[in-house]
Amino acid sequence: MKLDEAKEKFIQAWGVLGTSWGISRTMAQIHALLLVSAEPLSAQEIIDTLSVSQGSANMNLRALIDWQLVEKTVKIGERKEYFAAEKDMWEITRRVMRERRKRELEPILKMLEDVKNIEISEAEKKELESSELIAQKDKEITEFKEMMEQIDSFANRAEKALDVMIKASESKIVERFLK
Amino acid sequence: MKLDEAKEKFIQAWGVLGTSWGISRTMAQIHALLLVSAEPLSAQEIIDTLSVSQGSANMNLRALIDWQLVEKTVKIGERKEYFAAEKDMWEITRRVMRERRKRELEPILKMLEDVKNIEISEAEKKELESSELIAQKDKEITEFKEMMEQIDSFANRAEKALDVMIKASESKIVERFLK
DNA sequence: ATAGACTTTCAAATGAAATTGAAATTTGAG
DNA sequence: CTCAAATTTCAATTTCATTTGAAAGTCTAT
Repeated sequence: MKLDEAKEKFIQAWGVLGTSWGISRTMAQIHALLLVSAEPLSAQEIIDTLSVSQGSANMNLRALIDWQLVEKTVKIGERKEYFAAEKDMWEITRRVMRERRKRELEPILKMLEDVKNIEISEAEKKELESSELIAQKDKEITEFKEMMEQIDSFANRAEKALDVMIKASESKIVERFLK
Repeated sequence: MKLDEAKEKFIQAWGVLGTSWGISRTMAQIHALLLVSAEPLSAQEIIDTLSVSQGSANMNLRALIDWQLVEKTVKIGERKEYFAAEKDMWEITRRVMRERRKRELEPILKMLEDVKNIEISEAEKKELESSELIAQKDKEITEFKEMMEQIDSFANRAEKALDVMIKASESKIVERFLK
């Protein structure tokens, strides 16, 4: 296999993978292209290599910068901006983990807080009429709350565990151990 | 907040979350509905509650069963099938982890194997003409291979780590510790 | 100050993936 | 065995996130 073929293949594969990681195809492809480029690339080079529009290149580059997976650099005496990917897989993973925690775990926790405030109103009790039905409803509510409690406790533990993992992998000692 | 409101809210939220986890909205909503149902539900009940079509209910239920997040049950003397969700968050997480490892990690490893077989052919060397250019290309190839090597090593470690986590969380001792 | 190179924005187009619904098939109770 | 209920299939449709491209906005070298 030739180098360019291999790069092409890698970019395509990374693009497909990205989609199952909540990263759009183009965003992942741009990231892949920058990963296998020795030098930072200009927006135009990315546009030409991947055949995407200016708009898409711009949007996705900004998203990558937002995720801290890509950095803008400048060459002195040039107006053009160049883009380079973070190339350390541990660093990449930490940043993806951080970003996803922020986007996914935090909304769960927020929603659970809301949803745990349930009760039977007096009006409802009247509607149910029999104390047997009220007891039944109470049981349902308890079960629902237990489920929410379980998820909440789980999400909180996951959040803490992620924190520990991120912090640990940042430590020089652990890093040496892992690599 | 009333119970039904809370359930509704939970189902909606779980549906949104699902999409950022590579699970379709409806699939996640069905899963959520089953999570907060005390009793197994029939396909028809799911169709009515979530206002989805038979086809979609069927497809998504089968996907959930495939992920081992939902089980079919039968009531004796009834033709109808009933569906119940696995309700233990640890078990749910393990099954999602297994499924995603299979779908995401394994393809990376496969792709990397392919892509690591690069070389300069004699024909290419002739084209490049100067030995300086050949050396340059060699350097590029080495860098590319190093990047692939890094990802490969990382993915393999991740696979092993996942294995350990899944197996560990299955152990009764660790489970007691975590819960 | 301004020309032109580069970047950003956003409404509309696109396309991949999910959903629908009607028809075909399967199932098990009577 | 029969047949209606339940399930599955799949082509057509819809949905929704992403991409496009043209226009507007910025910047800096001269």
